[in-house]
Amino acid sequence: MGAGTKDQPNVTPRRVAQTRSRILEAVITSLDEVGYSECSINRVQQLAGVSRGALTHHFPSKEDIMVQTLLQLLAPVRGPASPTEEAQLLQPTPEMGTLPDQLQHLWHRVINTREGRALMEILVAARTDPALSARITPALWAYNDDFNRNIAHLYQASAAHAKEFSLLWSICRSFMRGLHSQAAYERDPEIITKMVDLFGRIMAPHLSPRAPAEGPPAAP
Amino acid sequence: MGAGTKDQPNVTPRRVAQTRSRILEAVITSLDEVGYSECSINRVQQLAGVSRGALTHHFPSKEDIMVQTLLQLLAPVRGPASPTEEAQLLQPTPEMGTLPDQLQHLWHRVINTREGRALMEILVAARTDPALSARITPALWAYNDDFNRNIAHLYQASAAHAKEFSLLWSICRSFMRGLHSQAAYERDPEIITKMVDLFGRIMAPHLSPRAPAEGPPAAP
DNA sequence: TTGGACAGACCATGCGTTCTGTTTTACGAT
DNA sequence: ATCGTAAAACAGAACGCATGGTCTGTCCAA
Repeated sequence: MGAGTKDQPNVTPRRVAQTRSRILEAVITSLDEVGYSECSINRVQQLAGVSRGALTHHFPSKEDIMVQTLLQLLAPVRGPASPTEEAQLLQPTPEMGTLPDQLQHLWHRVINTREGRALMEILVAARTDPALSARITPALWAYNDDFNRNIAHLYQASAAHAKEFSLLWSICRSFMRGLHSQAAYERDPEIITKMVDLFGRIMAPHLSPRAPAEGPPAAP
Repeated sequence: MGAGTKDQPNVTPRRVAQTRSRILEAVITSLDEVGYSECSINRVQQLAGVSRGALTHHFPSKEDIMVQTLLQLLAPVRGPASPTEEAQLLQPTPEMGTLPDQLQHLWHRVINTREGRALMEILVAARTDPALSARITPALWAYNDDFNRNIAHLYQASAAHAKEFSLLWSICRSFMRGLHSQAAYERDPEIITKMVDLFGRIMAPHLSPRAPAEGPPAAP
């Protein structure tokens, strides 16, 4: 497993990052599978396979755990810090497809995933937790700004709603978020897909994809 | 069931109903203000001003509390059992107004209320609680059916989406649900109102109000 | 006298936090 | 190169406390 034969200056940072990552992954899995109220420190520790000391060393309080988890969940969509993952999420497939296709992609690959559901658990929990809310609000604002800026490279509003572009995408995201609590109780899972499709067709006239000029988002 | 002629034979049933109501109200308030994970039995008991014995007598387990609270929250929108409250919720004001107005009404008076937020807390919590989920799913299905049936008296889909009427309203409800987790973190609260308005204007061409013929919903 | 409505004490369990150790790494002085 | 030492990384026990559930007891109407 030894990485560098000559120098391994990052063997410890790597190990540290791995421990942190294992913990955060366990938090995400727990949030998704048992929800916020059952996402206890004991459960996370056991699932991550780390000791209590390691956990409290990296995250002194439960609030820290949730804040850092949220930051990790928000990171892929944020700025071009990690172009690889961003490409998977917002930079759509080579053929961009219509808006309904794009929304289906967003729902199945981004929103309705372990990470997406975990994010929702934190958002809902933070609504009634002032301390947590205060700590995550700046990150959420920055996330919104980044999302709007990135998505503006790919879509544009119709002439009728020129100045309401970000509002249109906020509506899309709200719809997707609400789908979370709907999907769990729908008789026929196919209905969710149909809802996304119909919603996409309704929104399509107001939100058209940009001509695929060469990409300014990738370069810098 | 009429009141007693002389004495008060229903003084006890009234007292019982009052105790139950005080408990459920306390649950709703707690869910709204501190969320599901902090909605403990002790808190509810203290807020309702009842003893522990009374609480466990009416609701043997915490799961029972949540199930009964959900049923209470769903009751007003369901069948014509209580036409008074239904009138406030779905039977819009004498002048029905446009769809954006109707959605604003729904958001401000139904969804974004103590009861609406409490309902969301239960829905989110039940997603990861199989026992709770199993007990509330039938009620949620019936609620959906009742809602669709009642709203069909007031609106109709455009010709293009004739058979997708209930799907259209499901989209509306999903959007509203998602607004919950958006409203808590929006910089400018006015944006929520703008989102509802724009969404209403986008949906309006596909969901037109029916001509106000005399009402079949009132008479059974 | 019975059973429903309520009152309040009691209990085992799991919670989040804090604390004291032990191992590993980093790094400047030698 | 080697050593010494401080800090980081990790391990695990212990603590105080709130939780949900249970259990016995009291009141009152039927």
